[in-house]
Amino acid sequence: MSSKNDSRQNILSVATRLFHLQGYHATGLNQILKESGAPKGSLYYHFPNGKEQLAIEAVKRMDALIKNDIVSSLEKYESAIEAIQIHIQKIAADFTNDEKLECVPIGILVAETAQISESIRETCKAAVEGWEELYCSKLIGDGFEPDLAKKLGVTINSMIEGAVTRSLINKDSQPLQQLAECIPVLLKR
Amino acid sequence: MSSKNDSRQNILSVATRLFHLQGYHATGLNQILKESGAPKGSLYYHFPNGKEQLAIEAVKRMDALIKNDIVSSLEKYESAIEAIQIHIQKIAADFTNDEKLECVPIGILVAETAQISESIRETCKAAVEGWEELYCSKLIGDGFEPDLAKKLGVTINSMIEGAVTRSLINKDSQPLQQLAECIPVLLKR
DNA sequence: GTCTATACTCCGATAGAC
DNA sequence: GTCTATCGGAGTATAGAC
Repeated sequence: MSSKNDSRQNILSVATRLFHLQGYHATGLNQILKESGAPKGSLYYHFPNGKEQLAIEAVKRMDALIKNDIVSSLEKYESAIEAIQIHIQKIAADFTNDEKLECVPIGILVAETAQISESIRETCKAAVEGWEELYCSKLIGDGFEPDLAKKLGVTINSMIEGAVTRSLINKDSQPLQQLAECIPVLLKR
Repeated sequence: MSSKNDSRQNILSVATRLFHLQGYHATGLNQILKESGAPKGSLYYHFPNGKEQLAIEAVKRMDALIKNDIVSSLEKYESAIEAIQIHIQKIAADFTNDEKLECVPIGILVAETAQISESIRETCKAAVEGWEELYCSKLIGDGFEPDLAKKLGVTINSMIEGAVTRSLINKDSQPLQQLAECIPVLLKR
């Protein structure tokens, strides 16, 4: 049972990193197998539904890690503006670190697979909605109107996703840093 | 010469639409060929560098169309806030229209191909920087500080890209609409 | 439960007839 | 210039030995 879990976890861990770095279609099962050292039969034993199941479980894994990051950033500062700004700066700092996951992969994965897998899309939707809820709650706790806070929660998440993608285009975290600098202007009342 | 152009343009037009809808890896040359009615040899005659060249020219095509949309939206209103808000509402309205292109595909294409093609990345970078410049100029023309306007130009573009991706996750333009509603709050001075 | 060998499809790309 | 036939390899998935 422990070896079963080890093997499974190992495959999933490698798959999560590769889907995040390269996207869904660019990541082949053979590459996952090669990097994890597992044989092909093992992958299909642990993930009978193949690549799609692997992607879904990878998204859930990313969700847990990212949610954790958001919570830990937001609880560090009372002011919502300050907390969100620091959160984005942290993402910028982690930008070049392959071990850290940020919210891009989710959007990219959906864009890539929207036409072939409803279940991947739904898994991603649930994850993203959870993050938005966290931003929303923080804003409400800091005195924002609930209605506006809800829209802003969605928008803040979009901003971050867009800025990470934009940083990817530049191969540089500057767009993320610029977003962080804009936050006090954007959210001031 | 006219037939040469027709065939070339036809292939490029189909490729542009498919790359936009499905991304780079999900779009096969065979699908492009099938939908355009052209034979494979014809594709390699017009685009000797194959898929990569096709993607680069498709991005340039998207760039021209999108730039045109941005200019035409922004020149309709004197107020930068109003103009940008209307622009985003237009993107939301076009969201379900396959014939209209918005800025998502650029970010997705880069994310998908970042590790395999520097030239696709550079082409996308040039395109996005042009759009940001348009937003920036509009803001400066409306009295924003040049330094802030530059950061906001980048950020506005990221917001839109993120919101289109988010709308893709929802299969619904609501996130884009919510972004549009937030614009007056976000950009007010 | 673990692993190997292999099936089958589709990919991007090329060669060469016309 | 246009089109067909085909290559070599990579893709996902499966069958079955151990």
